Amino acid sequence: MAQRPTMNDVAAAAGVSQAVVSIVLSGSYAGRASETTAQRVRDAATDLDYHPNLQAKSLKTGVAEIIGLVGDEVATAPFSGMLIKGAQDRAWQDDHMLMTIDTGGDDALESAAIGTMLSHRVRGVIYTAMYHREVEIPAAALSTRAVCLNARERDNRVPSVTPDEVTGGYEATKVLLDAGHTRIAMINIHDVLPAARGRREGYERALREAGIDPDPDLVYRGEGVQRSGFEASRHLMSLDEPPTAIFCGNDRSALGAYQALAELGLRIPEDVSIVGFDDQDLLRDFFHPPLTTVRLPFAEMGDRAAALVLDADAPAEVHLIHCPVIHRQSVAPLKGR
Amino acid sequence: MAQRPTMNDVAAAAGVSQAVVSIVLSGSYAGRASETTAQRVRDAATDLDYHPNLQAKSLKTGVAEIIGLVGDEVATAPFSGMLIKGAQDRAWQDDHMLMTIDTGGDDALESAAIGTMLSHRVRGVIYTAMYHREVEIPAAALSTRAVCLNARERDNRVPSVTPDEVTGGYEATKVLLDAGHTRIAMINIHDVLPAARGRREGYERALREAGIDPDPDLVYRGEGVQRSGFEASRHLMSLDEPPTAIFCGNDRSALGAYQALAELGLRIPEDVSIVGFDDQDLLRDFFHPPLTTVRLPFAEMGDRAAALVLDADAPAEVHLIHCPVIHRQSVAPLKGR
DNA sequence: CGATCTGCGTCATACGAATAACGCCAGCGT
DNA sequence: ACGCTGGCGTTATTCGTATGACGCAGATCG
Repeated sequence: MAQRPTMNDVAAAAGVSQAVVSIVLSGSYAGRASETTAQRVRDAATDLDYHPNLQAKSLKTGVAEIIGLVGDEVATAPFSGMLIKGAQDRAWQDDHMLMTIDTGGDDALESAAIGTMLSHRVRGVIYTAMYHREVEIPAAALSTRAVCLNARERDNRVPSVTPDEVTGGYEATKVLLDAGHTRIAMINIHDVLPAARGRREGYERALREAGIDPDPDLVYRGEGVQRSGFEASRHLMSLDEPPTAIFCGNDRSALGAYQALAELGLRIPEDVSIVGFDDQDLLRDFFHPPLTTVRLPFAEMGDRAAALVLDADAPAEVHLIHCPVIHRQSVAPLKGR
Repeated sequence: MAQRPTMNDVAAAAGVSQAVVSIVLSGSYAGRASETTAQRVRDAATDLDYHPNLQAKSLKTGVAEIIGLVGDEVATAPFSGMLIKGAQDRAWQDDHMLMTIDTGGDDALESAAIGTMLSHRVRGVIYTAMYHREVEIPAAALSTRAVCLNARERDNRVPSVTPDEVTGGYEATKVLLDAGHTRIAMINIHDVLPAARGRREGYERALREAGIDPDPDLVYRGEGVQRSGFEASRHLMSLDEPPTAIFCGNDRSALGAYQALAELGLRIPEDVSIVGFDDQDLLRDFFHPPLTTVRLPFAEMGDRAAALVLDADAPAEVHLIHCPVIHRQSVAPLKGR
């Protein structure tokens, strides 16, 4: 673990000045060095196992090639990995590193984290929420490039990246409409969430476009957990005119719906069609038949957020990322048609 | 987004030299500055919203207060979050940052990642596998402090941190023995994995200590998925002398076992006691009754790995982290006793 | 043939913080 | 009155890299 070689060492080995080494290895200033010299320098660098000291580089240039990512529950949320991976891959492609901090929702830790990132002269900070919601971005983060991920910044002072819940809800409902269904229920999740509001808005829009007036009795306000999907389904199927299809606000609710329908002796999709939302990996095995659902595009979102950090000119608007419908086998044409 | 203030700005504002600012803010050299001056400096720093430039600091000191974490599947593995969180929290407590790279198993990317970390002059690198296995650490990583996490380095050139599978298997089996069971089956996972070997070793040791000769017929070699747990259980219960308790090599197998036993009309724990392994959060809801299992201590492992990076004197040995039994309700005393 | 240009390098300096070395002054002992 | 010590600051230098300014030889031009 000896001292790492520096440009001076490389320069000495190649018989040139440090400046040339810098010019050659950084790749800028094309043409300032002859090809033969350049090759000599590169060989020497390889020989010595030279790695540039990025501290020195960014001391000189003013910014580090690092993007910070601050999140509340990076560790615990099941999908956060994809959010991070998307951001990391984009950062990496653009020669940046990602520095992640999980604050666990602790405000003091959060501002400390942002402070540390500023100290590292990060290129910018991605401020991430682990479920789609509205956030207030810490003032400290505004002194660098900041982007909200899976969250909408209250005052639109910075760009935000969120899933396009509305279009997702719209397309999910459209799948059911296209299959001929007209009595389509929705089991929604906690309705204070932007996710819930957006998905419902899309649902209603699709119905109206199809000339169907949304029936409030068909919208159940659940909590996004399995049990509320279960209860909602029992309730919905006991209506005088029960739905023939259900759009579930998330996959967990859908799982509850599957159970309830099974207990009622109803088959999916023959008797009732189901569409979910989230496309949660870990639940996938539990759906028989496999659930048609809408995928939350976490990797794409992370990618976009990182790209926005690097593009200083991007406007401070909300960037919606499309949620594609994943067609599986829980939707069938309406019977008797 | 103006230029960030430097120590010189703070010095000017406080009417002192840059050196004093350094002395005061770094906290070292206690007593070199009077309390009044120190206070003046601190006030000025707060006023200007000064954040030290860590690039400059580590350029001077030689190392950055950063720990690198390289893993193959940071994003996709469900528990990796806790591994990372454990490492991050430890790093953070010791004033370090964690820089994470998910290589997706790509070797080229992996060495590039390590190269970048070396360029950042990280304090050390945590080399992480997303399931417990034996790895060969890239040569590049050896030029800095390296630690293996959830993996055992082949040649023991660096410290490794792994779960104590053997003791875990031992204690899991002991729970069943203590409940009076003597015919205890094991549904193991892929048996090339160190996890599988260790858990089985613990299982057999516990049996022998209790004076029971391990019966090979009671050990089913599955694949760690739900279906093999299902098939294993059906097979085991069809034996002439079926087991009264099953130790499942992981929770997913246990879930399969639950299903199989339910179909056979056997109750848990009254008819058959079950112990799992992993304590996977996301499966928890699916166990009725709740599963007694062994927890993989990911957060502790991450913590330890980070601590080992920071402790340059720690020996290059395997550090086993204890896997505690989580007592829930799938174990009952043997009937008819 | 002197002036200008071009290609290829070198020199010197700056980035921001840490720290060794030094300076100054008050207080104290003798 | 002299030297000494401690307390408190300052000055100057250093880390490794990037880059503006400059140098120099050979080619080109008027």
